[in-house]
Amino acid sequence: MLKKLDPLLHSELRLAIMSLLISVKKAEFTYLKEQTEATAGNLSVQVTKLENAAYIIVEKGYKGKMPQTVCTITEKGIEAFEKYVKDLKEYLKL
Amino acid sequence: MLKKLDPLLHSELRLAIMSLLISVKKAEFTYLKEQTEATAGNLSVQVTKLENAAYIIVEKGYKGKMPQTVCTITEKGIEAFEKYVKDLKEYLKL
DNA sequence: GCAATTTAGTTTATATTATAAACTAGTTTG
DNA sequence: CAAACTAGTTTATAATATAAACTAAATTGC
Repeated sequence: MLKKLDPLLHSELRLAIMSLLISVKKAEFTYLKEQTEATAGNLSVQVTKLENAAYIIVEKGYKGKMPQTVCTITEKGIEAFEKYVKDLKEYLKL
Repeated sequence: MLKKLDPLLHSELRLAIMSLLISVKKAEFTYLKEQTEATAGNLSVQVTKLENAAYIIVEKGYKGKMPQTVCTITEKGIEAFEKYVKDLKEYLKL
């Protein structure tokens, strides 16, 4: 009856990350940390999970001399997010 | 920035239970089990959590000679569900 | 110029949560 | 009356989320 919700997206922090990336497409790790108010450790773990699912691409570089991690949403990530929203609407009767 | 999602509702099975009860107000345990396709054990645990939060009322009686558990959504449960939907819309940009 | 603090993360350990398996108690059926 | 089924609950395990501890380099204050 009800569609199975993508467990990778049905997590508060990962959903917040993906939601931000749906808007901005690309964001720094530090920006995501500020916006989500998550701890760096938690964010790091969840970003890695999204990366492993190929929902986002994670690039490590430098901003001046400081390390900088940039996350970019992929086409697969966008599709997964859209499907999640669609599935969730069934639950919420939206 | 983003509102904290009610962790009691941000669970696939509990959300399904509440979604069903939003529609029908009152339902038998067995009906919920059929509709959600959950195992009885899992359903029992999640129903109890919703009951402890006073989101639903659980009444145990008999249907003929067989035990029958009936779940009814409370006003508090309805409000919590509506708030959850509202909060979630922020995440999903709905 | 070097100790203390800050930035930007990762790794690992712990707490929480979800799920399934095992169990109880009574019922129906061949 | 034994076997299988119904309607659940309790308990054990697996999965997940979160925080604490750590690494490594940069910046700041004295």
